[in-house]
Amino acid sequence: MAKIPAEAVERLHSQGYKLTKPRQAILAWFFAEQTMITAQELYRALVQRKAGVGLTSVYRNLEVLVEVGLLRQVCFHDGCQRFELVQPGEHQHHLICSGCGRVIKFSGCPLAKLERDLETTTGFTVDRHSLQIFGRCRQCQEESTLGNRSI
Amino acid sequence: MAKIPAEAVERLHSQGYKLTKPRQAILAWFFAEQTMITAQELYRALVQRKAGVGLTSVYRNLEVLVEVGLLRQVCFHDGCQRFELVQPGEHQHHLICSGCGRVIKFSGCPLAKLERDLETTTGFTVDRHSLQIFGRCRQCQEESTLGNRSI
DNA sequence: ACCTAACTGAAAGTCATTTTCAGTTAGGTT
DNA sequence: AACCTAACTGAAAATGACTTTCAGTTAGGT
Repeated sequence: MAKIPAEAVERLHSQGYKLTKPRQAILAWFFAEQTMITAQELYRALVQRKAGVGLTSVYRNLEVLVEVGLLRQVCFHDGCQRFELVQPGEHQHHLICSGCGRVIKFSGCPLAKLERDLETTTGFTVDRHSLQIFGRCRQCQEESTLGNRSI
Repeated sequence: MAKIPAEAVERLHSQGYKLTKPRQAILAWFFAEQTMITAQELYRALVQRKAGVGLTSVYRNLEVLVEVGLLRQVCFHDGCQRFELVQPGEHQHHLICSGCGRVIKFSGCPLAKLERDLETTTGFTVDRHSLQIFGRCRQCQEESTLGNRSI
């Protein structure tokens, strides 16, 4: 099984969580793949790798890993909840193709000023935001010209 | 039953949809309440109003109304799909309190430039985005100081 | 009044997610 | 190294949002 960065293990221990086999398998998957995945897809991927992890544990541990801040949950337009590694210090969003589902990450989020303004006008304390941009990648633009099916 | 604006009816007819009783009840709810709601909540609200609308029809018609552009579907951080009226010509986002669920709408979305940049750098055609900002309203900030429960 | 494609509700089905529960284990303590 | 126990596990059952099916019903054009 792949190595888990010491800071990640420390993060778990410091909040009273153990580094169990399922937890290890799940983290290993994210560190190896560096991409987004749903709970169901992750479960299937782990079964294929013979990681011996139950579906229940996948759900429970994704929740724990979000809680300790190692993962982030992103809600897609289709209602799917996907999970991804939180890259330390990095602030990223996604450009998603509604034709093929391809995801392009980008940084350079222009929302900081807006959030400051909202805090002063509304009295809220802002602590996070969710932004996804939807469109069609070049390939899917061509396909739809040819009259093909899409999501 | 409340009156439905003629443009809304026209919008349905022009796309081959009829103004049925369930459709009318659902639109009436949105025009009266001017707020967001989930499919389940809307069903319960309509039952309470004795609108005589089945759950199946609620789901089917929310889908139709989104398709013709009268409603918009917003995915919340908790995974809930909520629906709201599309205000003609208006571009709005939401500031959501994770303590009490209160929603504040705001306009003044600073994403147009970002989207243009993304189009040139990635070759995507951008056609919509989803943005929600989460925080705590003044009231819930006070409550959590007092050690109360929250979402 | 008639016609018919669009539509309806009830019931059954699907599928992601959560809960329950009887054991198991990580990892600190003696 | 054996021990302790709260954290954890997987299987099975339960939940709950949403979809499909189907036998009728209706809006609205002719």
